[in-house]
Amino acid sequence: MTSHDAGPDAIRAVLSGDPRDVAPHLLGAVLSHHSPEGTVAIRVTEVEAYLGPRDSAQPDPGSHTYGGRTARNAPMFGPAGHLYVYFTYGMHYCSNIVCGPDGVASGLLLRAGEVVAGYALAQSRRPASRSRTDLASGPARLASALGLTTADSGRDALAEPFRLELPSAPAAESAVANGPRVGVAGEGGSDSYPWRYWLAGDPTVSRYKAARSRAV
DNA sequence: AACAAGATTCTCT
DNA sequence: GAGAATCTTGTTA
Repeated sequence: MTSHDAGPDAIRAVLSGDPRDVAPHLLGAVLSHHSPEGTVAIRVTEVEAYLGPRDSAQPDPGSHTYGGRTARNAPMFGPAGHLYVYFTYGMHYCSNIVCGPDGVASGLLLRAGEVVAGYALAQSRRPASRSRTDLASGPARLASALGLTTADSGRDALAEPFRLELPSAPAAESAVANGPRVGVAGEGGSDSYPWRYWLAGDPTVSRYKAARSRAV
């Protein structure tokens, strides 16, 4: 079976698992967004897993869902394959692919990728980008390159105007590196969850930056 | 009703 | 390597 032939149902079934298991299936996947301006497609090279609320089977202090369901994070509780997009720092959008069965909050933050189609459009959306590898080498950069905003939160990534193609086989274990999640406070030092996954050696992977402990 | 912090990026040193 | 820009969200009063 090839990813080209895998329909939405098959893809959604894969995404309905634990995000830590889904990660190797999403690394190398291509997410496309079709808009009036054109189409941009990004090959995912880095993700981070986020789990559920304090009182769930998989509590995750670093997740937006830790405090329970809210209007903002509601998509994370929904069916797999939908987008959860949030606005942060007053200027950036970040996007997740929702994972797990309907009703269970979990997802994978799209942290970085390689633009594989719509390069000119992506560049126009990110004028500050100086190189092709910088276009989507960060969660907010990736969302910007794809043209995602909170208006897209909750939408199905497996239906128009989106498209998601998984690799024909999950990334080999030897090709996937993992480490602590980026910018997540409250899971300091040795307690950090190594739930950031990336394709080892890929030039588009974001540069690691430790969480800022506290403003001076 | 008001406040502190944030799953970041960019620019300058 | 450090600081600014900017505003939504969730928490506290």
